[in-house]
Amino acid sequence: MSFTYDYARPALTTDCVVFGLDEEDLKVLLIQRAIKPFKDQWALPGGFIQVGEDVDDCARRELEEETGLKNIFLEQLATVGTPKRDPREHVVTVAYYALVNLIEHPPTAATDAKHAAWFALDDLPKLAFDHADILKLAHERLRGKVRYQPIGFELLPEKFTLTELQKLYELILEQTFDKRNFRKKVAKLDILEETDELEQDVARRAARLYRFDRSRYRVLIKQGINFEL
Amino acid sequence: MSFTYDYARPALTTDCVVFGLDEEDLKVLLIQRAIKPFKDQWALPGGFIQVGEDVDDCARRELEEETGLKNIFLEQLATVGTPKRDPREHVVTVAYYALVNLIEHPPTAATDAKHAAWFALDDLPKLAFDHADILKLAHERLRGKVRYQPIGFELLPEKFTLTELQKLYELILEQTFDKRNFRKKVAKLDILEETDELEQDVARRAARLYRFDRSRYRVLIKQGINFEL
DNA sequence: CAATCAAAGTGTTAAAAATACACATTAAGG
DNA sequence: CCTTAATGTGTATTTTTAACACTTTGATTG
Repeated sequence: MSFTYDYARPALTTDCVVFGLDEEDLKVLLIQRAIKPFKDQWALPGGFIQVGEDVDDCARRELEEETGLKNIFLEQLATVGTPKRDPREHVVTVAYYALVNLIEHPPTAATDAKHAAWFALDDLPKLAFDHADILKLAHERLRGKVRYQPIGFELLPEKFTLTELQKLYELILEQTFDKRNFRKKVAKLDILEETDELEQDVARRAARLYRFDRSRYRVLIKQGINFEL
Repeated sequence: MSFTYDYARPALTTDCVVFGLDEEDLKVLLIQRAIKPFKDQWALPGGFIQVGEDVDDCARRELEEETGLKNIFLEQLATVGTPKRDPREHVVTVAYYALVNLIEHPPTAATDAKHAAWFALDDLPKLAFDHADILKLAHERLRGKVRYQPIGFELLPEKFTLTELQKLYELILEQTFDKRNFRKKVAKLDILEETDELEQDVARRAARLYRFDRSRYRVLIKQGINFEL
């Protein structure tokens, strides 16, 4: 079966930069390509958009097919359509970025049909196509956005300590914060709910666990109060 | 002549939300559609991407073809690919927004082959397709971005008064500023060059004209100083 | 079970930035 | 020369940000 049009059309794909966080690093989920071009090279998960499929849905579908991840934070990044970016033909890709917490999505769980693995941002393999550019763009977007939208919580488990939260910001923004000032700021935002639970299995004083209060955040946004860290 | 592919492909277009500013309003440039669907309705300028053409280039080309505008500030906004947004078939559009100064691009100059006209944002006609949604998205992006990137200057002529600059921010952000505080802030940014010229033909004390110093801005950005108004 | 270790948790002071606020000056027009 | 309309300018107060160090807690070890 084939499809015929009056005018030539570029092919359309989605690609997704999935960020995850572990103790030391910000990481990206890559898959090893099973087919040409760039066979066996590492690449962003993604694939062709189907006719009748919403672009966002395509990104989610491809992500699940290739990495097993679903129901995660996903946001459009940019559309790249440089004619020569794919050696086969003109392929326009809609790039997304996603945030997951590595604890609930460990490296092994993702290694499904295709070979998938997490890489630290400062230790990346050579990437297929222009995926290195897209990844860089995604990293810049993450850095920019994390300051004024509470997307960082997507990288943490549901309950987390304030120290974990601080480390997250320090990793993404590549700067350190004063512990007391950081906590004061976070407290003033008034979007964290203090649980009555403590960290488990740590060989020192256990820290209190907090939870991001989504509904509280929505209320504050409606009131015109804007999140900024 | 026709083109055949193994898999069905959505069509790909670009659309552009062009903002302009006059004394009282923020305005948008629309064109009246000459063909079906939505014949005679107002719509965003835009059109189909050609194979081998960069997506950004397509937006610029269509904009010039339909409105005569060229060499203007243009930035990608988002890609919209809801299957039913075009009644003919699945059309994915890459939306852009552009900023021009209305003084140098008056309403009449744009009325080329197709019918084009500027509309105040609070007095829009019914728009074709989902263009009203795209326009709203562009307006939000403009509001968000104008605070921390000096894109507002794109809406002004090369030389402008501080009062004009203040009015611009007040119109876009829909709030008022104190004249003295506004000027203090602008002065501290240190990205305006004071010219030795004054406003012409005003029936009152003429205000001094300023110019946005692009190279100075680039230097400051490189030094990590970030613009914020 | 006392000592050690590692990180949790907590306030104050000084500096900088944001805000509130009003009047004299200038130039054109009648 | 008087009126009009908008330009241009400074200070005091409040709020926000930044700098800075020690006690508490609880598990581990000898």
